[in-house]
Amino acid sequence: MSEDSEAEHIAKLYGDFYDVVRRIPKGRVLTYGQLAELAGRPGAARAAGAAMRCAPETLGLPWQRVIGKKSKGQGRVSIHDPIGGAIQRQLLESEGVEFTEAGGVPLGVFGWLPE
DNA sequence: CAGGTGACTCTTT
DNA sequence: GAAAGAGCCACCT
Repeated sequence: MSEDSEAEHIAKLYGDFYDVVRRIPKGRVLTYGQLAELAGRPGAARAAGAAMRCAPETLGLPWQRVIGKKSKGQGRVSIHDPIGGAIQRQLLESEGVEFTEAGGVPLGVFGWLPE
């Protein structure tokens, strides 16, 4: 059967993005722009967002480690859905990621810089 | 091929 | 700091 046919289709389209997300260490975060760049698609931050949005949970992807860039090396949960956003924040806090009072994440501390 | 959409990002008001 | 505009890429119809 092919109940995962759709998931396979998506994994095929955004495989490059998912491969990078898998390498994000626990307690670290990455911006969509950085994800796109590391995935070999510089400037495709929007596509990276689409990849996270369609990411099948069956892949066990740490999508919560991908956030949006706010300003001055600060990240911020960019999920439109308030429920999903709260879940992402909770997941990140569980990994040791701290949020500022303004709801931002200091990328200089929790941002992942691949060698 | 053209138009619409989006978990983006930057600049300007 | 919020809101609006513009630029960007990838996917779908």
